[in-house]
Amino acid sequence: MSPRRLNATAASLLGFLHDEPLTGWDLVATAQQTIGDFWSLTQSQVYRELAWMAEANLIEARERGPRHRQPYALTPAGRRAFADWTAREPGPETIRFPLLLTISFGRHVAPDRLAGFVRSHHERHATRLASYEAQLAIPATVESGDPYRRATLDFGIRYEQAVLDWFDNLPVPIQSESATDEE
Amino acid sequence: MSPRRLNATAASLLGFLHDEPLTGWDLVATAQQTIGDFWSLTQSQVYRELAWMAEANLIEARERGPRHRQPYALTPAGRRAFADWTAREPGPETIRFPLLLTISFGRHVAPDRLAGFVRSHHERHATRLASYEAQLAIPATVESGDPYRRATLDFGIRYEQAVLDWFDNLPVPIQSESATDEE
DNA sequence: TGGTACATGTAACATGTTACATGATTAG
DNA sequence: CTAATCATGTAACATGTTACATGTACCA
Repeated sequence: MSPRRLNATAASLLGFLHDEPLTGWDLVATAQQTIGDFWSLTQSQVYRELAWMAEANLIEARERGPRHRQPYALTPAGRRAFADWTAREPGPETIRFPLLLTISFGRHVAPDRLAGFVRSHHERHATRLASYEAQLAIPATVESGDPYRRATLDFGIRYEQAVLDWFDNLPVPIQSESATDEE
Repeated sequence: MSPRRLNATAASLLGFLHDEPLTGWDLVATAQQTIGDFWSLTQSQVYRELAWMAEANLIEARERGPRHRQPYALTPAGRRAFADWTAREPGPETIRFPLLLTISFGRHVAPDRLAGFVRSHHERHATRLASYEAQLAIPATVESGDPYRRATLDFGIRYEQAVLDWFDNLPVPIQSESATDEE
């Protein structure tokens, strides 16, 4: 069951365990907060990876805490596995953007419906951008916080800005609700 | 085996079949060219979806051609299923960006290694941007081609530009010490 | 006639998603 | 006491990835 290579999700969990032992629950929360915007993961996956990493001796279960909490600590082997992972060339990113798919087949979509989709996505991205900028406005995040966090946040801001600019420059048939003929 | 809902990948295949019957092989090529940059799919997935859609009567196998080619044609049910899909709100996009993960854990990564990763990604994105711009330079793509294709291409350009700008403004510990020279 | 590109398909497995079952603790 | 939240875990299934087996036709 063990002969599998460390994947990026598992590696991230090991990364978080460098600071202190954490439970699955904590790891889900931490991961979603810090890397969730460019590396989503679910609770289910986390427990699955933890089980596997424990079996592979990359992490070690500690004493259960209050609410049956199960903390895991990094082992020397886990530390090594993480270091090996950091040395691997990170692969290319993948984007899966359903709205672009719908736009691709735009000639088969009712114009006002398409415009509606664009509007709701616009709103979502504007909200996200605002939240990133708010985080950047907290001095602690920027000054004392590590520059790496700042860098990923900066990526998020540039990305959201690019998406919003794109929305705002979409041609009228896609963007606004000038209803015309249908297919 | 059939009670499953049409997913975005299958829906896209139906979309391509609106123009003419196509084989799995053709669909892979077409899809990778037109939507591959924001909706990747593999040959294996395509054949799997085709088999399922044929069983669900959304498509219909035609006579085999020369090299055992198996064309599929859209059925009325397939056309309806596709139309239903276009009416569904497209979900949020997901980005999975391994380099951001590595940067997140940057304090555990040797600086020159990190800078190397950034450099190779920079190159990859510069190449991609150039290819998008070349496509935009072909008048046929822009003038007579549909505006939807142009819109997705425009997204690609803005995205790549944002990524490159981000790279170029990364702080020194992450980016290479030397410079932000560029082509 | 032999290599290469075309073409279909399957197998095996990894990863991602959704839903649920169960129990512990806290707050009101 | 009861509802909400915390916490762990599993089950079932959908989707994505990689590798392979098989055969066809073209072209040098």
